[in-house]
Amino acid sequence: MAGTGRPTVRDVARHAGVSVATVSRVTHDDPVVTGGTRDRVLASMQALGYTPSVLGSGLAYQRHHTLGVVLPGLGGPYFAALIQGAESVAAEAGVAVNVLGTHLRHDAVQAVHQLALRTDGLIVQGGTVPDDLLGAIAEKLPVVLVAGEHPDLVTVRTDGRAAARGLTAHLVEAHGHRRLRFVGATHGSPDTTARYAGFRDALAAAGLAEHGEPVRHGLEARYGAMAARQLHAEGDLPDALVCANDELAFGVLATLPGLGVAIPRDVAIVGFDDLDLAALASPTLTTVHQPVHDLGSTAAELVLAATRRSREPFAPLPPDDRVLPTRPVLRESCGCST
Amino acid sequence: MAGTGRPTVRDVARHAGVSVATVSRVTHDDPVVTGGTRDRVLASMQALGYTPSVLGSGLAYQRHHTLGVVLPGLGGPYFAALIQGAESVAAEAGVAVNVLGTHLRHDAVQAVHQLALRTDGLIVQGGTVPDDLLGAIAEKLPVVLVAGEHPDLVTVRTDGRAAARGLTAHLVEAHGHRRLRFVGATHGSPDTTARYAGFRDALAAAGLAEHGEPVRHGLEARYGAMAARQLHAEGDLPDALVCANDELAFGVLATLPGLGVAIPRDVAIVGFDDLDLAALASPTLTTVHQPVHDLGSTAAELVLAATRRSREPFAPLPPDDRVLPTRPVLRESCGCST
DNA sequence: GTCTTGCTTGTAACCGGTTACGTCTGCACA
DNA sequence: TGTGCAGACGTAACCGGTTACAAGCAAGAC
Repeated sequence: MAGTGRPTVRDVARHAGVSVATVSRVTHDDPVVTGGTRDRVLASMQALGYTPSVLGSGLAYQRHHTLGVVLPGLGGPYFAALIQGAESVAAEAGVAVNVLGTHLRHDAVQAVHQLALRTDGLIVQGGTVPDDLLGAIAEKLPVVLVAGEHPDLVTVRTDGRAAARGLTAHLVEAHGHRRLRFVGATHGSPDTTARYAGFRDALAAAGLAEHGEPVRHGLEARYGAMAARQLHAEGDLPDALVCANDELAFGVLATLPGLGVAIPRDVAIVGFDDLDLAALASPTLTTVHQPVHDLGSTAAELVLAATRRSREPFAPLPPDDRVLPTRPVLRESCGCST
Repeated sequence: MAGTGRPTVRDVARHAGVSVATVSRVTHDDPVVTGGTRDRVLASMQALGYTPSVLGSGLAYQRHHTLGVVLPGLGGPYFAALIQGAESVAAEAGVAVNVLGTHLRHDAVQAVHQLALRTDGLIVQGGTVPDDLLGAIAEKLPVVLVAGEHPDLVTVRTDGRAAARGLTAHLVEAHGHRRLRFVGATHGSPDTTARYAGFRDALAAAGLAEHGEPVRHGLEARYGAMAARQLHAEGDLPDALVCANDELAFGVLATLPGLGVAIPRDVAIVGFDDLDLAALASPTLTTVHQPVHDLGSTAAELVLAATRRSREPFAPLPPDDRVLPTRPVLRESCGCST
């Protein structure tokens, strides 16, 4: 009985005078269904307004048609681009994307477990999930780690260390800066940890010492503003600030000039990520271009490819490490082309 | 048989020597199950590592245990706060949140339809979904509109028009500004449309005309930077800029000083939303505090309450309009307490 | 005319929970 | 001892698709 709800396969089958198997075959474009029958079924679907139930097919296929993405937070253009990259691939495959921001949750570990129960695969940003939990989950379903390193997993990342080394060297060699300071968390996020390491590499190579401990607050714009205020209050401004990401750099850019510090005249600034705003702020921001969108889409492709595999007992993905290229973008904030 | 996959109710039932019904009752804390049996079942669950399948219970309950959120984009702290608000309520109810950014998708309408098929209810940001589509979806499942108006739906919003009127009046009355210009899209987003209307209200009340057309680019930080560059290039700076939101204001703040324009000395700036960064940037940003988190949590509560209702044929939610309070926050960027 | 062969279509079991209804047990009471 | 009743638990149907296998049928080979 069509009852009160949506039509089901059986309704369509009855209406078209065929069996449910045939209806199912038509929805899957199975070529064995002959022209006449096929048209009749399609007409019935149209007439009844039939759409396959996600719930029903999910059970039958043992698949959620959902991809999980675990990020520290939801704010910020970096994550927006990452999600967009993942979603563009997922949409293609008729898969929904479920995002989890762990920093928003007091019960992050529980939340990740929950997410794992309702998705077919996970994309995890480095630093959001403890390694052991990550390993345990990877036993059960495909996991790809983004912007992080792990010997037993599939990882998609950039070589942040080398890029940061190069950019820092530019400040030293091209602009003669000798007192450099790092802004941004240096642990927790493998991504920024690598950048900090590259920063130190370059200083060591030039025989310089850090001009003070890294200014550690967080990785969002507002922490850049806090860092700027702290530096200004301390009174001992370095020649250049190397920010862990562009967001922090923007926070600095929206604060220091208001406090009477000119950029790059009094202090040079560089960021990391090359967000859209980097080319528009004033001064324009020197940074490292990262293929964030591609990071997301590549990760999604790897996960989805794995979910498509046979229905046999799940086997963890063989480890793999994909390193996507970066490119330094020299603009005004470091002192170039002012 | 236990086969290769996860244990099912039948596995637990066999292991505990009871029926599947009893197992199901135990997972639901049904008090009719007696102590001894109950303990035995719990022990078996523990022993087998049983977790109910989301797929199976979803089918039986006809529920996805998922809440959909439709936003224009994913970037930006405003949406992050909104999602966080919704997620905090959803997590409580064991419901996942599925976010869709329509501006990222060329096939937004299709995507919304898809989302509606896999969620139990929808939270929709005003301006993202055409009114007729919204109405059609509301016939099928609970929908709450956030930051928008609609006579037939449940809406959760703030009175942006009144707030913008008040803030604009402050610029005119307290600081004597007479040449004011609006920055931000004035259509598409009902939210910013209302703010623009309030801006005009205040000017009209003061007998002033707008100092030029609104600078329309978009609603993200980078468009604020573009607006700043455009204004600077035009050379005819107004006394004050009223930005449609804080993000735009930050874009301006990260650009104008670098171009030699002091804030608020040369031009005053106000925003809207009171993001975290507003109190930290320099100058600190005068804005309107909005309970964005509450907007999200309230919307989620309304949707979830509706999904919990009987399994009888779905009836659209009765229209309702919830207006949450706002509060002006006067800081340095308008010229106050400099 | 019978037997293959090959193609289209149908039957029914299954995915993993949920739950209406029925059964069984034990106890109180007549 | 028989009857009624309530509480604890089991049976089996169902949610809406999918699919292995079987069945039906027509055309071609002999």
